[in-house]
Amino acid sequence: MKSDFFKDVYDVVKLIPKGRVTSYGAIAKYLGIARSARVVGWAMNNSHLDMTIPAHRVVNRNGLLTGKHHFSKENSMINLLLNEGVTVIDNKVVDFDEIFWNPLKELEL
DNA sequence: GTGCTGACTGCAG
DNA sequence: ACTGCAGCCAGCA
Repeated sequence: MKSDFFKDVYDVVKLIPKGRVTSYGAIAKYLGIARSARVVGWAMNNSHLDMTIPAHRVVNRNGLLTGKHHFSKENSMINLLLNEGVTVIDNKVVDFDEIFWNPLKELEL
């Protein structure tokens, strides 16, 4: 039995529009655990239980694909992002600020 | 039950 | 500007 908080993370991540990316901190803050962004990443680690979760759209606040290493292939995360129109160079999201999807702003608005 | 680690972030030096 | 430390929550040894 997973914590409800995990489900919330999955739900928010699933709501991330195609071609957009968000950060762990943004999700954490949206859930009310801004200081616990690591837990969000932990939830993503368990996201493999739910293939519907686009974890590749979740990056750190620098736009760096820190979690790419946890994917089957390190190129998978990048490939998925590139497939969605997200330019990724050197494991980093280009124009991260422009394609950044803020749940606090999008969902709360 | 206690302790460490982890896909992070923010503040301090 | 870059590096280092502390904090938060959950899972595993």
